[in-house]
Parts: sequence; C-alpha cells; structure tokens
Amino acid sequence: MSQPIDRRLPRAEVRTRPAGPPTLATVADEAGVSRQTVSNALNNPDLLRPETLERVQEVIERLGYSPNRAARQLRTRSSHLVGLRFEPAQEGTSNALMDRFLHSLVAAASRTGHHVLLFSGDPDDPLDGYDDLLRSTAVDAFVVTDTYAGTPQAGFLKDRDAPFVTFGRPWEDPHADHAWVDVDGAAGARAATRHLLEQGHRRIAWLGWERSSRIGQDRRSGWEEALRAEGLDPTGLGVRVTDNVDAARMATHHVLDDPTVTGFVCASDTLGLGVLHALAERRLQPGADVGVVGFDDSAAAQVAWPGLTSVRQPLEDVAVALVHTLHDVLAHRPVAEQGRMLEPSLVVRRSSLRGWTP
Amino acid sequence: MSQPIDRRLPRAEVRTRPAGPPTLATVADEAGVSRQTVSNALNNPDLLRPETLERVQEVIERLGYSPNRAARQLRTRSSHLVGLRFEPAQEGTSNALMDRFLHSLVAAASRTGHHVLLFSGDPDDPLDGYDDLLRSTAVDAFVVTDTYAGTPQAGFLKDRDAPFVTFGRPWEDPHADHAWVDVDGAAGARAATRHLLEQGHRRIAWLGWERSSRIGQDRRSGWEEALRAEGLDPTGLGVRVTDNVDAARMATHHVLDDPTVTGFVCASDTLGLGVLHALAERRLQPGADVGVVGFDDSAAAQVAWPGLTSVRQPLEDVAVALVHTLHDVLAHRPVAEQGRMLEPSLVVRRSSLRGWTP
DNA sequence: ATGAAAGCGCTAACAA
DNA sequence: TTGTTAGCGCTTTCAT
Repeated sequence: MSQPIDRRLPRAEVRTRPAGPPTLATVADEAGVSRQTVSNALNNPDLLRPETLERVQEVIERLGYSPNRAARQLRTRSSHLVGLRFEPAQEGTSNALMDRFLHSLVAAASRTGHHVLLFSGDPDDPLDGYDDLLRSTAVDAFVVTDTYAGTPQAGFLKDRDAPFVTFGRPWEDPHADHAWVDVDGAAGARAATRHLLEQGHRRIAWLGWERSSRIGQDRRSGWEEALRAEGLDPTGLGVRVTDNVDAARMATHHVLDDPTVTGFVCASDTLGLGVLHALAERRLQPGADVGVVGFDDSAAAQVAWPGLTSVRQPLEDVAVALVHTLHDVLAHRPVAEQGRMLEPSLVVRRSSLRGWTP
Repeated sequence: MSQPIDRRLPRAEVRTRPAGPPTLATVADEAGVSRQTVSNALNNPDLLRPETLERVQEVIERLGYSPNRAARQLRTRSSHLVGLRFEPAQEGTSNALMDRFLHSLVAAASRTGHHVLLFSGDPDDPLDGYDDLLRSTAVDAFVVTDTYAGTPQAGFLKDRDAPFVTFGRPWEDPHADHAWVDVDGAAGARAATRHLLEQGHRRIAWLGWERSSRIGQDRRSGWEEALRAEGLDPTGLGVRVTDNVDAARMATHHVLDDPTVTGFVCASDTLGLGVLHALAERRLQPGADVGVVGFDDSAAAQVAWPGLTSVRQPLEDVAVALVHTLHDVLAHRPVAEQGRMLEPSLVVRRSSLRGWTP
C-alpha cells in the first residue's frame, strides 16, 4: 500500500564520514564532477580539460585517494601482481642468490606498478600452487625460477595460456617458444678459467655437479673451452660431486694428490669453499699455492677467508629483463627476443691471486 | 513502440563456452542451483543439505572452479594478502636470515590461506610503500621486520588502524601496545658465553655493534650476565665495531694483543667471520687456541672453515607465531599475549671446540 | 569534455 | 534449506 520507507542515509550524509578510505565517488562529490571524470583523471588525463584535471587532482591529493585494487582488478582483470614460487633455501649450501634476486625483482617490478606475490608449493610437485593462483585470477603472470632440464612448468603454463617468463633457458626443448632470461654460465666458467691461466696456472681442475645437471654441464663446458683454447687437455681434470662443502673437500684432497694441479674452477661457491677447507687442512695457501674460483658470488664467498673469487650473476639485470619481457608478454606484444642471455662477471678476491701474503 | 530487441545471447549459449575460467554462475547453472547456494557450499557448507552439497562440490571439482579473488576481495574487504617490505640485503654482510625467514613466513601464511606480497620502499623513508598499499586496500595486514628502537612504522600503522605485527619488540616505547614477536638475543649471547666457559675459557671478549643498536645492546647484556654469573669481570673485554668483516678482523687483532683473551662472542656471523680471518692471519687455530661464536647461523657460518659456532634464531617458529598473532589481530580478537619471546639455540661447530685437529 | 548506465564476480541481508 | 536482491568500487560503452 504505502511507499516503502527509504532507510538509507541521505547521500551527502554518507559521504561526509566514509567508513573506510575514500572512494572514487567521494572524490567525485568533493570535486563536483562525475565518477567517470575522476576515473579519467587517473587513467586518461588527456581527456580532461586542464582546469578540471587540476581540480580533481587536488581533491585526490587532499583526500589521499588511491583506487581500490580489488574493484579495479575485477573490472580490468589485471591484478598487477606477479607470482613467484618461493622454495626453501637448501641449508648447508650458500644460496644467497635468491635473496639478491628477489630484491632486484621486487624493485624492478615496482617500477612498472607491479608487486610480487610469493607462494609455496609441495617440493615434490613442481606444478603445485600455480593452478590455484591461475584459476582464482590472483596474478597477472608468473616468474618461474626453478626450471631445469625437462621441468614441466613451462608446458603447463603454456597449456593454460598463462603469461610467464622463466629465469633459465629451455635446455633440451627445441620447440619451446616461451620467453626466457638466463645467464651464460659457460662464459662465466670461461672467464674464471682464463683468469687462473693468466695467474700462471696450467693444470686447472673443474669441480662440478653430477652429469644430470644441465646447468652444471654448461658451466663445465666453459672451463673445457678455455683450456683447449690454450692448447691444454682437460682430460682427467674434471670431477663431479654433490653440492656440499664436505664432498668438495674430499674430492679436492683426491685431486691434489696429483701435485701438478694448482687451480680449481668450481660450479658453485659451496664447492669453492670446500676446496678452501681442503687447502686449510693441507696448510696450503689459497691464491699463492692453489688458485680457487667459485660461482655465484654469494655472501659466503665474500666473507670467507681469505676471500673467494667468484663468478657473479647480474641478477639486477636479470630482474629488469624479466620484468621488461613480462611487460611485452602481458601486452600480447610479440616479445622482441624470445630469450635474453646475460653475461656474468668475475669478482676477483685473494683465493685466486698469487701475490698476497696473510 | 515495439519492444527493444534483446541482443543478449541466450543464457545457456553464453555459459557453454565461457571466455575465462568458470564463475560461480557457471557452477550454479551446471548444478541447477542458485549462485548463493554455490557460495554457501564454499563458505558455509553446513547450511546445505548433504546431497546438494555433494552435487555442487562435484561440479566445482569437475569444472576446476576457484572463486575469483578480486570479486571476493571487493565484497569481503579482505585480500588474504600479507604485506612485507623487502629491503635489499647488505652486500658484504652475511644476511642469510631473510631468506630463511621469508620462506618460513610464506609457508606459515599459506596454511591460513594467505599469501605474502612483497613491496619495496625508498631506503631513506621507513614508511614508504605502506600507505599506498593501505589506501588501495591491497593487503589485509603487514608484517614489519625492519623495526629498531624508535622506528616510526608501528605508530604510523596504528594511526591508520592497519593490522600489523612486528618481528622485533618495541624497545624504548613502554606505551607501545601492538603485537610483536621477537627472539631473545640476550639469552642467545648468554648461551654462547656459557658454552665458551664450559670449554674452559675465562677471558671472553664481546665483539658487537655500536651502542646505538638496541639489538646489539641486548645481545651484549647476555654476554655480560653470563660472565658475572661466573664471577668474572667483563670490564675492558667489550668492543664495538661496524658490522663488517674487516672491522671485526682489525678489532680482533687489537683484542688479541692481550694474550689472556681466548674467546669471542660476536653480535653477528659477519663479525665472527672477521675473528676467524684474524686468527688465520695470526696462524692461530679456531677452537683449539681461540673459541669463536657468531650470531644468526647464516649460510656463511655453516660453510666457513672450520665451521663457525653460531646462535640460531628459530625463524620457523617466529613465522608461525607471527601468522598466528596476525590471525587474532585480523579477527579483532584480543591477542592472547601482546608479545611473544622465542628462545634461540646454539649450533656448535668447530670454531668453539677445543679438541679437534685439522 | 563530461555524464549516465551497466556490469565485472562475489557475498550479506533478507525473503520464501 | 534455498533463492532473490542489492551493492562492494571500479572502468567500459555509449550518450550528451
């Protein structure tokens, strides 16, 4: 019969004391324009008359308005979030890489207005975690770091049309056509080996990982090439161990039973530190007696005595390249280069220098 | 005049090939129930008749449905995201803490359905980054890790009613009433000192940070207490340096000019490594000649020769406690304890053991 | 150059 | 127990 009573507070009343942070409507009311105009002020400022724009911006500033992400994401289907699966660091190995890389990535992503979303997954299932995030449209894209030869992440993500970039080239798969960024490990090992050659070493051993590691094989190839380029024969100088200090220490003792060997290029800092342990036990002096080079320039390499020369990955550049590539991928733009290969650099410390004394 | 033509595709047609992932409506159609019922199946399963529930769940499973996060967030005002400002690791210091902590946090948060959002900020402005995230309602809460005496983050966040927990107690502020989790640094240093006492050392030096570091002062107090409890006088045995290997190395040489000193408890692994450097230069044997204990159990401590004994923070427990506390804070539940203090443990390696030989 | 209307996918409040 | 309605805050489309 009678009109239902409108129990809503009068519009102005509501806006006077908004419960939470200001919304687009608050700003619009305050500036005396429509909500759409405020939206345009944010996303298409060119459409506004300069004076309107300025007025709106003043209100935005004054109210400390920031667009609600959920609403924007719901509408534009873009979260401005980049997902990264974050695996536990292996205890006992000097995995300082992730720390440095992650910070570079966060910084690089923030420059394009993106944030990094960390998620975890069952260590036994390399795909765990991705699907959930994808189906709930929580992230715009993924950065995949834990790729090695034959990992299924790329195929999985490609199947679902998920935008992604890998840190790590697609080793074995000639058909892979996804974007990637990687560091030239062979070039790093080559530089390390050449550095020891320049220091006068001729019999330089390689201390690396098992044959199954594609990354390890790549790095090893750089050592081999550098030796052969000098007319030296690497035969019998390559050793494979698991990536821990003690395995490296013992292997080193074995190698040093051949007194002609005076140099070690290692696939990781962990292994390099293992060599230093063996030298300490044999009362040999790093640098002067035996030259040692590690890989990754971890914190451990920096603070170990007497300082471990190491191949440093340009992680800052890697992060920038990843974000840049992601940008193209997300814009459905053909990615300029499918893969970007970056050069590592050598950080020389005393473990590879002949002329120093404690 | 005439009815406007309905240009929409018939409902069923639309749903047959949805553009993106399935939505709640897709599931509802498929299961022959209303959307609300599907929502209830997800959030209040008890409300449904078992057979309805089962049918809906079957469809959800079959379609691989996952609720759209943006929509849910917009409605519930909860993103299930925890913000963490991620600072760059200091090069040259062995900051392995963040790596371990971060993984523990990601894992702990995932158990309550939360993800960790990383953001960066101007290093010169401890508040940079927080406000943006807050105003755009991007995160539910913050974990604040870079607190030290007098940092403004807590006050800032409290002013805006932002839920947060700090890793680090509110040192100087007796009025602080926010939730926190911390590790008892004094207890750690006490354990380290007692360990060296048990190894037979009597003149044990403290190698710590500048007086301005509240954390450093706390740790130092543990060393002092342990000595006094034994009737020993710490006077003249405490040294303050900046947190880098070389400063520690030089300070150690200075301390060792007093030949009665045979033990070092350090405020960090970086400093502990510095002590080891000095010992190497003096051809003294760690453990046998001089006992050394570091702090944080970083990767560097683990791989350094001959193994650096160190105080290990229970970061896994810290992460769990943080998430647990956050859970209470977010539920507006009175937090059980305002602060949770966790005990570190001592990881003994050879740098503090008398009876080993290389 | 500005405004009005519709709707993204979900859940809170209410009705049946 | 299930369905209907409304609306979270934003942008897209279309009208003015």
